[in-house]
Amino acid sequence: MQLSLLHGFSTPATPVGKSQPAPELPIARVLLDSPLPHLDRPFDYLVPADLSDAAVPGVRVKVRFGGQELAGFLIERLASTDTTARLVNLGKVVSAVPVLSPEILGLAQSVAARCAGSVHDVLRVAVPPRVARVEKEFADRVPGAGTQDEPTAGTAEKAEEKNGPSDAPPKQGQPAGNPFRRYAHGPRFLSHLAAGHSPRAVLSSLRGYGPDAWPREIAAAVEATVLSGRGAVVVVPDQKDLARVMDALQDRVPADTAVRLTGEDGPTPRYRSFLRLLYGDASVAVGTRSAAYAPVANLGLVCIWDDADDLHAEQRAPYQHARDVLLLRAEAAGAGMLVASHTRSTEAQRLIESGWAAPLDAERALVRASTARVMSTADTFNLERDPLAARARIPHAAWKAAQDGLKRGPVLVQVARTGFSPALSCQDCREPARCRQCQGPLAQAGRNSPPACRWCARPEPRWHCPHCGSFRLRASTAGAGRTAEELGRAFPSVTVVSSAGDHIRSEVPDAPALVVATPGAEPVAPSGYAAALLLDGTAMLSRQSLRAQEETLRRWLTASALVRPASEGGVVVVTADDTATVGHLLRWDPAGAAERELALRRELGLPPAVRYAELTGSREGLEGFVSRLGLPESARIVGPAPVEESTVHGAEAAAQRWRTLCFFPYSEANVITPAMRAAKAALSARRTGDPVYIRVDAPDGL
DNA sequence: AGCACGCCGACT
DNA sequence: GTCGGCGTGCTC
Repeated sequence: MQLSLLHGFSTPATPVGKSQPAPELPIARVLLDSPLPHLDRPFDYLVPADLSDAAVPGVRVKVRFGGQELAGFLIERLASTDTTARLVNLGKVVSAVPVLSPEILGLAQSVAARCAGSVHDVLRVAVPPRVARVEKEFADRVPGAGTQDEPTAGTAEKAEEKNGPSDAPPKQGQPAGNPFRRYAHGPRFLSHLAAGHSPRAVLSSLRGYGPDAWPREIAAAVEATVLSGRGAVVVVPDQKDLARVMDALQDRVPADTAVRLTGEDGPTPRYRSFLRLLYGDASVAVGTRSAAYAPVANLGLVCIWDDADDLHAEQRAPYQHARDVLLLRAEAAGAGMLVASHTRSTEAQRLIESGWAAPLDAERALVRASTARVMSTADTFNLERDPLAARARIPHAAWKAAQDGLKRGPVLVQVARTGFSPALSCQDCREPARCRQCQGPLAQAGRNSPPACRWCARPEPRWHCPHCGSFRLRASTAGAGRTAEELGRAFPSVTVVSSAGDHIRSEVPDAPALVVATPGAEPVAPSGYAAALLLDGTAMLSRQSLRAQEETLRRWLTASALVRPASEGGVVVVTADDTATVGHLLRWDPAGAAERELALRRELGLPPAVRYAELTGSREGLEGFVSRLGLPESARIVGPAPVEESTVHGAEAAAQRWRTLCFFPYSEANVITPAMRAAKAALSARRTGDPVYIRVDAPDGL
């Protein structure tokens, strides 16, 4: 009650009725900061004369809407409005900084349309929260007036002073020449960029460590772009990769040209980097997925590292993928694009086959010379002949490779991610639960799936403990940890390093050590690993996912790229039974794997040969929703089918959720996804409960 | 989330 | 005949 009283007094009788509208362009078009889908469109307001100068497109504003004061972005000034509604005055301009450029607004709108989501949800990711103190550092500056066009040495110096001295360490080591020389058409890609053109390419990177590592390749492409007087955006999956790219850029572009842009740095540094780009003090943005929207003017190149990494997909609606955001941005801005990875995603393969991007691949001979020797071994082994191997619970060939490798340097052991398939042990005596057939560790793929062997995949539904006779299993948290422990026992005098989950190591010394890591958490050894053991292949391959093979090959190639080439004794041992995927690793053939995979998807009418949307909600809700869409003949509806409650959206887990899949050709997408968006807005306006959640092109949905 | 407008029941 | 219940729908 007191609150409402206070509120009543704090908003004095508005003098707006009396104030004159601005003489020029008196209408302001505003995007509201509201999560409601049916409000996700511009609303017009009257600009009072005293706000006219500050009310420029892109600024944050406050407006009265319905009952309350809402934040929003002013996106346009207009001479007249086409609404019949009685216009209300713009409340206030929150900050003079035009944080939402027309380019990024357009991008957010395209992304929202593509994902059948709201512009608001995209903008929440694209424009970082305001930090007023940081804005003061840029007082009296004009956006975009930074370095290139005008001689603004004075202001630049001032900014330098305020930001403190550059903490860039002096250049060390020598830039490794042109890292693109190893790829057919690679040098031409760089020279086109440097000449101000906008080539598009998919690069199959060969090396993950040392002077020829992929961060140097990305840095070279950025350098070429900067030489042409243009800016660049680089998106990487995580902090570890971000640090590596920033490091590689130090040798390639002038100090302070590039900024880190990631939410994990916290609001203040993030907003400062954002403003440095906006004001033109920096022209290269490197960051995690939200950096795809970085306000880099005069964009020459967008670049994504390892686009198949699931970290590139936004976790919240509309679940947009950094690769797709960058594709839309490159198209709209006329920028070049570089999709680089040790593997090749089926999406990247599609870009190549459609002629949109060119492949940059090394010649076979060079591939063989640059990569490790890969051996495969069946996922089972003979316990009796192999007591030591049994103790480490790894096949003999792998054990042997580790033993040899440890004489020459660190040895990487890749194990399945914890939680992805948690190992099981006896609830009562805590002994690890083992397969009766091969003694492999038992694991559960999901909460309700029966235990199965992680090596031979044999299900063990009626397990009982051979030690104490108990029938009760417990999920143990130790994936990498346990393996590290076991390996430590098998190699008693060797240092064991573990890198997974919350204790990720980015680097290990060149000294002999066993480095146990989960996929994506592999530390880099400066001179490469002497050997790598890729365990748990069968578990990864038997995952219930359309992408199991693609994803497994990606993890294998990424780990193998950290191993020295065969000529320097580098060895990779993979334990799995799948012949096709193992074959692509043995031949180091990501292109062939992607070709094969995309051909298969095309045959089956599955993504990414087609696009698709995943609709979840109540059964009735879905039926009504789909019937309202007016789908063309070419769209294929599958379901609805009940879904497991593994990913609960709301608190009420009681209601059974259903899922409908809708597959449609690329050519119809620009009709179908906006229709879905409109249907969701209509549904939300009527407030009939029963929401339908839309997820377009989810990488892990099938 | 609030506020208007709208169509039914109780009261002046 | 008018005041007011709160039940749908819109909010520049």
